[in-house]
Amino acid sequence: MSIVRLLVLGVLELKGPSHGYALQRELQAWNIEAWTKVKPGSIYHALKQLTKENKLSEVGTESSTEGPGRTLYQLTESGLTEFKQLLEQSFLSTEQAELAVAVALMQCLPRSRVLELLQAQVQQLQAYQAGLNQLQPDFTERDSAPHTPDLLALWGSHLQVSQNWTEQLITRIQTGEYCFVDERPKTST
Amino acid sequence: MSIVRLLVLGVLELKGPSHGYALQRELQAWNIEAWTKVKPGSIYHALKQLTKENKLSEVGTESSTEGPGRTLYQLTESGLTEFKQLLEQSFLSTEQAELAVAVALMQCLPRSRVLELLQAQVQQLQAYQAGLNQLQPDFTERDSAPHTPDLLALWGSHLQVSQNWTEQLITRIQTGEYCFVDERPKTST
DNA sequence: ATTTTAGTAGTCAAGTTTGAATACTGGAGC
DNA sequence: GCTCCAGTATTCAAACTTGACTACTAAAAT
Repeated sequence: MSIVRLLVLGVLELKGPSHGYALQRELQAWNIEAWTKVKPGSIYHALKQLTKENKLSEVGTESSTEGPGRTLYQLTESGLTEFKQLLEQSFLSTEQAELAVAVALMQCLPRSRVLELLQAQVQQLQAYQAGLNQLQPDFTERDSAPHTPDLLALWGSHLQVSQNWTEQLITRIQTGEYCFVDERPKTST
Repeated sequence: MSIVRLLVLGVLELKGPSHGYALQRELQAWNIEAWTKVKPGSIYHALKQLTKENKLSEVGTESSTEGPGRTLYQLTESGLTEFKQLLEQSFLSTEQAELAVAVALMQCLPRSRVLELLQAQVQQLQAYQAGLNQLQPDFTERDSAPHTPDLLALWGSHLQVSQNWTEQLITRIQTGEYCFVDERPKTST
């Protein structure tokens, strides 16, 4: 499940029709390179591929005042469905980067759904850590596999960090912080 | 820099000539899936690619008593050079998985070199964290980028965990734990 | 006796990532 | 006026990953 796919769909959902370079800029502004690498080529590939699958449609090739012409893309109906699916999946991913991206885009789901997904993620993290602890005894001899107890300890610490952070995030969401898609449907007047 | 390349070269260095499936089994025994995913296809691709680059050579197709025939591969001179280079690089990588693999294979370098590389890694981690802290002020408003302060905090914690673990590893190496390639050159009698 | 299942060993097409290259514009320096 | 540089916007080949599939053997289940 390519993380770039999710990011491209997510930015298009948040920002509306955009071209490849605009997506790059936006993701740079999010400081995305801190937790995952996103090269220009991957973005353009995702745009082409998603278009081929009718998840996106081209909206003309506007020529701006500066630089060469650029192609705008926008989400289609099925693209929006795909986005929601990928986003839900990412909340349950065991990969740090995917969870981070899911949280970055969480405003696209209703508050209650995000809470459910994050709670499920915490449970997964706990199960995963329990699994690691079960594994430790098998590796107490430092023979066959290289340094596995030390590496398992490192991995366990990372999981613990993720769990603590996610639990704190859940608390903040429960106490009304952040803004979600289903809230304030009528902002005017 | 594919992590699979490094793993394939590393296992061949540690275990001598092996076939694809043996590499899979070995990595499974290391519990590699805990911190990175390695699919069979990637291993076979790496074997083919490295052979094309003369980093490996095929050593006949032995047909074992059980199952179909299998192709043995062994490291060449230039493959060993490649391995050492990739290994040194990985010690300095900003990616968790790469650092973990580097440590798993650290016995292939001399103790003093491993210490140098790990100390450099710690300095990098410190610099990286300093960079993150500088970034925080720019994002105190929750407008443009989604939830960046929270995500930066998560990332920072992960970096801190890595740093602590690496520092403890350095201490253990300094106090004589683990065994390295340059030690006990004469083990017999 | 025969079907199922589990383990061994590997291939392949489709999708994805990477790094380098291209092409065009506007402004800074000479 | 001309060259060089930085920013804008994208393409492409080569390498890599993924998931599903093939094929063969041995032992367990029916």
